[in-house]
Amino acid sequence: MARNFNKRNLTTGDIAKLCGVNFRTVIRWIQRGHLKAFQLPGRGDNRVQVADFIDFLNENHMPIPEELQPSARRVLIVEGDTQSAAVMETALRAAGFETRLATDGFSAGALASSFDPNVMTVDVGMKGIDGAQAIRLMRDDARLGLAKIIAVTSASTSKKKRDELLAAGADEVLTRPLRGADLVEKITDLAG
Amino acid sequence: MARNFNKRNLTTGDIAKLCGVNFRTVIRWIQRGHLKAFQLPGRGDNRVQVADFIDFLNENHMPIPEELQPSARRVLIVEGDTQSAAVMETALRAAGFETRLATDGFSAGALASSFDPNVMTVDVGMKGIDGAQAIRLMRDDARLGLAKIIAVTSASTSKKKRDELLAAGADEVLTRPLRGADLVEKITDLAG
DNA sequence: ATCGACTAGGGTAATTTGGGGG
DNA sequence: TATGTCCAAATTACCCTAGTCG
Repeated sequence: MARNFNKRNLTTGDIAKLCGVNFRTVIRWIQRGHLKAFQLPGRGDNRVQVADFIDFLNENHMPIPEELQPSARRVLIVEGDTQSAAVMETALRAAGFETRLATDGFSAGALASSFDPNVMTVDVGMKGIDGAQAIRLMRDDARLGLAKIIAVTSASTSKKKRDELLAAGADEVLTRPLRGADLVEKITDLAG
Repeated sequence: MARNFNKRNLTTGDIAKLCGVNFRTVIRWIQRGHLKAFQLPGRGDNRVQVADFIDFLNENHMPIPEELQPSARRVLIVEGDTQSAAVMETALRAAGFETRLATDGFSAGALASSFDPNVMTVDVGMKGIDGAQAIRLMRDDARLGLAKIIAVTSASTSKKKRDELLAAGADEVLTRPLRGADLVEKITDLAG
């Protein structure tokens, strides 16, 4: 799988790989002023902000490498049970998804905004959170408009309650106990 | 356990995240004298004042992270009581602040991340949210941790509970009923 | 065909950065 | 979490050779 370049800034080596040139060439681009960079104290290692690199690519009509395109495989896990969360994260990461975990409503919102997930799973039994209400909030939040939502319920959840979740905007309702393989399958479907 | 200091000072880990380098590198910058820091008694953990960090960034022509850009006029109001919220918003807007209102934990987190407030007020009695926990989450996030935080409590709140909020990282604890003028004054102070 | 200016890439040594385990 | 230490990988400067273009 392609390497992850979702870092704050890039080294000369990173850019060399991304452009398919020798790292010395990148250093020269910087020295000639073609590529904007800043230097770390000490020896003066070069670092390039991703935005500046994109500018450079555009100015020179160079293609944007795949690795810099945002991944369409980001999953936000909102889950109160640590055990389940670990299982879910492991399974999804093994399947190539990028994941983040939120264990309360506040972090869920913060990550929904900054991580911009393609799929969210929501533990609707989590304390301090009203499942259907949370889903409605996500649906109404413009930032999350396109994310798919999977509600995760306890085994004892009634049919009526499930319909309520679907009505609130969930794309799928899963029941515990969760099996990693099922989860990966559902999410792969939803992520398209 | 709770950290009983505000993010006026940064740890090596904070700076590492802010600069996009390894935390060991930050320790070396300090040891080589590039970055000014002071040491805590005991093991000698490093702490860096925000002002010294800014100096360091300027001296080395490094970019100032978004999170540190000053523009001290955005206030996020996390408030369960609609009446109070209206009063607060009106007063603050009249005083020239830009405001956003969140009435649940999820929206609070989402706005904390996307609105990037300079000051946040938190109704710690709000249902569905653990005030002290939300404050801790803000404080522990290098990206959000520099906002000033005002906890808003009911009149009956005990001294012990208030100390807990301060320990969690609140800069100020206000007690209801709130007066608009007081709020504006406090926030103007904190926003510097 | 040769020259001159410029650019890309290789080799080496010295230094810095990053990762693992205590 | 943060630190000190050890080690491997990455990065730099310097010098060199080869290729391109007018």
